Amino acid sequence: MAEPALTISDRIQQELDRLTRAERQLAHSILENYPASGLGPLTALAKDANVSTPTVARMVQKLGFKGYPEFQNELREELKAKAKGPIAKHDTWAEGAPSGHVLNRFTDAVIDNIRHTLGQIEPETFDRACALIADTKNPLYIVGGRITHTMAEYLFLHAQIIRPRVTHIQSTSNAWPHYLLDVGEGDVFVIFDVRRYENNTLKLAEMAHARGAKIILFTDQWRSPVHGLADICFSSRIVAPSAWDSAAATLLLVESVIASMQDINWADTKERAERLEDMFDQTRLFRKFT
Amino acid sequence: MAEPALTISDRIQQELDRLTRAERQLAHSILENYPASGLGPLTALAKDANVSTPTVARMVQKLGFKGYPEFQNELREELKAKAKGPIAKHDTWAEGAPSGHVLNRFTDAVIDNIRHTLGQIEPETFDRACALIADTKNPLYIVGGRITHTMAEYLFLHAQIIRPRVTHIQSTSNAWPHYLLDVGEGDVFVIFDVRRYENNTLKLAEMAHARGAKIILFTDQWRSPVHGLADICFSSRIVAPSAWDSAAATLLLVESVIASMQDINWADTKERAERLEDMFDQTRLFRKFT
DNA sequence: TGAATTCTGTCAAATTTATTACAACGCGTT
DNA sequence: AACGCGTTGTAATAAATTTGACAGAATTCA
Repeated sequence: MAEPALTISDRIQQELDRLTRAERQLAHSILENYPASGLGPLTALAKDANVSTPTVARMVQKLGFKGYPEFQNELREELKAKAKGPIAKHDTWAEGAPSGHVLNRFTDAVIDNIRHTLGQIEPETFDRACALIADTKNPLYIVGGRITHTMAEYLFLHAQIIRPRVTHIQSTSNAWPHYLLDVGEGDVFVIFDVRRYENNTLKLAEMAHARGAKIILFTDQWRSPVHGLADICFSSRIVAPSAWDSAAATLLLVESVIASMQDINWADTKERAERLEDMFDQTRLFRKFT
Repeated sequence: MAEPALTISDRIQQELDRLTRAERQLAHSILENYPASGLGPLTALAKDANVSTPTVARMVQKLGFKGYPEFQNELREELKAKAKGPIAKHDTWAEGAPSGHVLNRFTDAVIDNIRHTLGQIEPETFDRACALIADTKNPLYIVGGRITHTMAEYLFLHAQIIRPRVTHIQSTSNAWPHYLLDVGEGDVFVIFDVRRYENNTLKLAEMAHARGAKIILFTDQWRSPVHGLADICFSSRIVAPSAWDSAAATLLLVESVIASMQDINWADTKERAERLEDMFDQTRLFRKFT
């Protein structure tokens, strides 16, 4: 199918002169709130424009569609494309690679995941989560599973610099019950659990919940069973053109949380980070600048 | 008419827990291209989501609408309202958050990083790297530093499923010299080293290089000193509105590499993944399918 | 394991929606 | 003023969509 570069709106405006009185009346009504009105039933559109139903049918045929349903179909396609946003436009990301190349396909998917993920997050919820995580009054536990362990650790490594009293628990280890000994009312758990939800993680969450801990969950669009116990739940899209899932959107969230934590605790963070630098200097772990 | 402050999208997400399997499947399909898919005929929507038409009818009633047409009506109203509002630009990612919100600022930065990173990659180089990494003739070593250790592990966890003879080395551990004992001509090293380049990592790279190993380096835009020894070097942009860097673009590359490896070794991978599944089943580590 | 409950799909009826046929109307021309 | 042409609306028909009833499947709980 040869996709016309012109939107329906364009086409209507182009034809405007060739249209008859009633049709023009209708055309203006369609453009009035485009594309919403065109997506309703033909009958409603006709009434809105004060023309008869056959007028509508005739006009869409004049515009080159087989019938009203086909017209609507194209409107919906247009809407779908628009929703993808200017970013996801058939841009090829890695220049010089065919658009079917893994890199381009994967990047498309990731951008799409990010868009969906962010679209579903309420900023207030996000801020609330960050405040909880940043609050040094409560001990913070970070929990990851087999794969998500990496995300958990990423968060842990940074959280550790920003605030004291952070613990990283790997739910696949069988040592985790020990960590729960000291957990009490008001402790905060950040739990990662995505597809192939892990029984261990669920059990851990249940116990933490039972002890009165607050749970912040990072999961996927299908939601880990832990979400029933969670106070706050973030679900990222993870679909990818691969046998495995993509953690990119989750990572983006985690990094945003880190940035936000740092803002909240800036005074502390700065001082802690400097102390850390000093210690690194003493261990000669890193290269001197440049 | 009492306009509900909640969009249908919100409502669906809110109800998500109370919905049944088929309904959730449907809900996700609606959210997938929202609102376009919800504006088509019920029949098409059902087919898209792989559920029966009555399931659709039932769900919209569960959401509080008298019937599908009423549901569509509200979707159109929503669309109309949105079109009226300040130009429907996609410059805010988390809708409802001011564009200065961390989430939006961070996401902007990450998308930008991705674009820059991908723009600098030559597909041939990428393919060559994947071929090397996927080639089971050579042992594969994956090396990460203090923070990048997480990226390394992410790659390792997947590579381990796709092919045999993969080793994960943490350069910050002092046990790494042991791993180098068996390294010889043709072995492949994937090394992660980003800002605050680590001396250990450089030393490790030097030794591996001296023994004739091939080095594939993932670094940042300023390039780790290891790049002088590397056969292939990928540099990701890592700037973020935060005191720390963003690993998102790097993760994207890593995931693309995984996807590509999997394509190259598909026959093997499939069989290995199945064996892994079996073992998981036996350990009852994961929940049975939803 | 088996019974009860809930969920889900097939099918058919009912309703709505789109299309066609045709008659009436307006408008310009002779 | 009357004819002819193109336009428009009414009404009937045809097609599709939506909804409801029922039975089979899946799940839960004892």
